[in-house]
Amino acid sequence: MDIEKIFDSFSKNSIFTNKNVLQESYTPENIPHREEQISMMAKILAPALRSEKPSNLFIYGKTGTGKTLSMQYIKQRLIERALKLGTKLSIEYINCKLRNVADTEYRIIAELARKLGKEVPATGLPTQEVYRTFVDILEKKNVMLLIVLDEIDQAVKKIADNFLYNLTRLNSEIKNSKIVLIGISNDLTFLDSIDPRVKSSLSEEEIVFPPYNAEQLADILLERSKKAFKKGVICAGVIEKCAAYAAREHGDSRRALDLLRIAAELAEREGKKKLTIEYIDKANEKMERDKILDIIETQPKQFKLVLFTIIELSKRNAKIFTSEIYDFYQELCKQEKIEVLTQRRVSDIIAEFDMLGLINARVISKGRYGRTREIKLMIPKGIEEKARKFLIA
DNA sequence: AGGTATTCACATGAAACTATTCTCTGAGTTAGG
DNA sequence: TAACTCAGAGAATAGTTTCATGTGAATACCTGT
Repeated sequence: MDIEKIFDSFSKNSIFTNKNVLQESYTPENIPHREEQISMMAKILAPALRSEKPSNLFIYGKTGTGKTLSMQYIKQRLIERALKLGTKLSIEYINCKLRNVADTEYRIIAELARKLGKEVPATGLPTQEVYRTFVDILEKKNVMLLIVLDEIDQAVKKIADNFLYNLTRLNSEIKNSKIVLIGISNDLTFLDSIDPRVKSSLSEEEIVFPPYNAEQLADILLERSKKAFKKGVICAGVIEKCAAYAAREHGDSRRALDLLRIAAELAEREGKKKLTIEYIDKANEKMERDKILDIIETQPKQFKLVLFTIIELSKRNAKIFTSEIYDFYQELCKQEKIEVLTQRRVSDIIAEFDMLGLINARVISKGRYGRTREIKLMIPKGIEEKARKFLIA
């Protein structure tokens, strides 16, 4: 076994020329089928280049419809132009979903302050204090600040919407700088659920990103694959199949790209020189499997216990109820000498599994015999055993 | 038979609590002048 | 006297518990035939 040989044959056989092109982090220089949205954004934000405050902007569309990518693209271009013109413009991108980074009011403001060059401790200070430092910086900097809040719905769900209100109100407290909010959300109903006052100020302008259809996805894939693969690697129909798969899942381009990349990785690992259609199916399965196992593996201990319970009980019955789970779970805890959580909490845990798609739960009424959740396990049979092992470990 | 009132067994919501991590402040301590 | 140490107060946060309220439909209970 000669390591060098492995490396040699690896670089010789590679079917990729540049795999990064298929990765999520890659920013292509043109974004197909989003011309309309991008020029809209440009029109709305252009006043910033003349130091006039643009309207706040709200962008929404499902996952993988190019929202974030388009935003990054515009950001890039705006900054380039601002540099040329000598306008003081700063665009900060914040992903509100990142746990332990920007998922609370305190952390978002702290993160902003940090990006503007002022370290803020992660904890210990009153939130108001952090607001003050943030405002101070802005007063000193005299800058037009565009704040991009990605996955803003997540933040509001967790924090309550007066946070957005605070943010929009900051403008009246600051003399030297201007703040523009750009919210990105993939929950289409998000706007309906927030305070009307906030709503009207946040969404002065709105842009919708519709899902891609299969044709458009194919275009995207084709364009990227030209750069990602060696010539002639891709067999006929591969791109189309990828696009079709992803289009079925509400036109998610990220998924389409992942699918293509993983399929190619599988083919490469098997020493193939061509990417044939079968690999798409394999990749699809693999992604599904990996996703589930990954979720399971990273669950906290109590969650694992509950999930284990569900798997065990599902062997007997296809459909199970909350009470059964709680009984079994209690026993399990006693056996393992682990503290027992309340039913209330377990109920929430079950709801979270539902969100993650590991189970399918719906509330039913059994009439005189109360109301409960009817729960079905959604983990494919094939990996059930594997999942169990993760849980026990 | 048909209609309505009950009732169950949880769901769902809100608030309060706990433990942990971290800052800030000021009192007490130390070492050097 | 300036620098240092260290305990205590106060915050933010995640993960819970406690308390309170909500709820869909199978049954129990009427009511009048």
